[in-house]
Amino acid sequence: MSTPINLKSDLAALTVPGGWFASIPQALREALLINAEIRTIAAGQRLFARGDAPDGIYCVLTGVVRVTGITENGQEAILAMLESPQWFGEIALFDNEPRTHDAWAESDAKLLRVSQPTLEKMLSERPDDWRHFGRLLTQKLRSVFVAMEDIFLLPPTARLARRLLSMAKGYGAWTDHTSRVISISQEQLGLMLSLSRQTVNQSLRELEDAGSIHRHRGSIEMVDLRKLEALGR
Amino acid sequence: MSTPINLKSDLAALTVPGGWFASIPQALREALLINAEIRTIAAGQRLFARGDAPDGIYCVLTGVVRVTGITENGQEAILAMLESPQWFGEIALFDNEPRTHDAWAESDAKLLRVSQPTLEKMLSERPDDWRHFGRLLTQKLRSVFVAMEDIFLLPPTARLARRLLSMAKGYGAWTDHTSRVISISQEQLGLMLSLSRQTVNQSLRELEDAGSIHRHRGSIEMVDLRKLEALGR
DNA sequence: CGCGCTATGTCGTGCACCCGACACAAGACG
DNA sequence: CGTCTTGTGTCGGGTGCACGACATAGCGCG
Repeated sequence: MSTPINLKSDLAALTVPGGWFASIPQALREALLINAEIRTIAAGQRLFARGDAPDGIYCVLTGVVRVTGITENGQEAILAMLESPQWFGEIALFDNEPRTHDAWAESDAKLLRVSQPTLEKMLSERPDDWRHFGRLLTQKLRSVFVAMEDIFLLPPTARLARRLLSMAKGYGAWTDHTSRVISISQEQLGLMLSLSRQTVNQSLRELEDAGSIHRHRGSIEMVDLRKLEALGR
Repeated sequence: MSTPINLKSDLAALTVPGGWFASIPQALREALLINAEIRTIAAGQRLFARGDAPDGIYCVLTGVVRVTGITENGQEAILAMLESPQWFGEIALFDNEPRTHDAWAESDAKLLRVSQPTLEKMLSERPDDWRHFGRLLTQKLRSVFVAMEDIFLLPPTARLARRLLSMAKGYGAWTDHTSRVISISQEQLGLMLSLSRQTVNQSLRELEDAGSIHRHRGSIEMVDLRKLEALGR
């Protein structure tokens, strides 16, 4: 594999309009980049595990990072699939408590990492920046609240539709073509939504029959976002 | 009605060991108290609604505040019942976005409130304090993660047991007697756990048969926390 | 004391979803 | 070109839980 390394374009892609990185002050952007180290990780490797001591924050440059919950009983729950300009791992920055989730490289991936001590130093010099990292937290909190309510009061098909939508929006990098493709298996979708693979299959069929998506092997193609949105209720 | 007002003891109760307020610097504690206004609210009144513009952060002094989600389809989901020294409403402090939930006075309640502009001013003078408010966020984020996983992979009875436990621990104010009472109806428990009232009823019976709780009209009495903990799996 | 409201107990019925099973298709790899 | 692996389609059985219905008990209030 070995994703071709093209640092300059990777970094440029960080500053997606509407993204967190684009929303922070220029000085903080520079400080983060200066103090970051590049970390590559092979598909299937674990970046960190639940219970690990904090080791800084990360940003996905290329590839996909899968964030998962309990495997205690053999169960697995996928919290999120992180891509391109997503920053994560900032909870521990604030409270120095152990990591809440496992993070795995779903594919070969290239990441930025800024270590905990470095961040502490940066923030002691410019403590106003705490607020911006706090805004990372509120983004996650808000999206988790939405996810919880979906689980509580939406049937499987609607949950699926909304999840696909939010994943499609997450790929904010390319807004040029309307028909986006999400690489994910039905099994994984099930783990994200707490549904069986079979139920996901049926629901996807419904969405396809309604003309909002196309199903492919290992991926979903978004065809009509508006229809999908309507099916999310 | 009309909770007797005894400000001195109310404020003293704020500094519960292990609580957030006890964990912040003395200076911040004082600043918050100096800048806070007392707000009383009658049972059944709404403090703020989803979508409202941010109006500062709150702390429950007496009474109970119920935080709820969607009522869109007539559905209601209870996110939390907040009591004694709980601070809330800090998400909007960071991002100035609309409130994510409704907040209702479950009983007559007395609250502290610190307005948004006041907080901004405090924080511009002592920006290091941002971190402490951020720790409020991480506490919530971590507990929401736990709640989500419970929903994903635990059967009703175990979910109920864990929820009762976490509510019991929340009442950290009184650690003197082992047998605590939680005032909540079975219907409300159902709304918190996304279970029907009937299922809650059955599960409570199981917990009682196991000797971990006693059921009363409108309240649950915790008898054996260890047993309850065991049933949470 | 009696009325009414609200919380609780309890029974069916029904169905949505889980789960096991198996067959098929698409790539990967030799 | 065959074999293996991984993802997908689909059926049928079992069941956990929602939901409606109704009975009963606690409690306020006139």
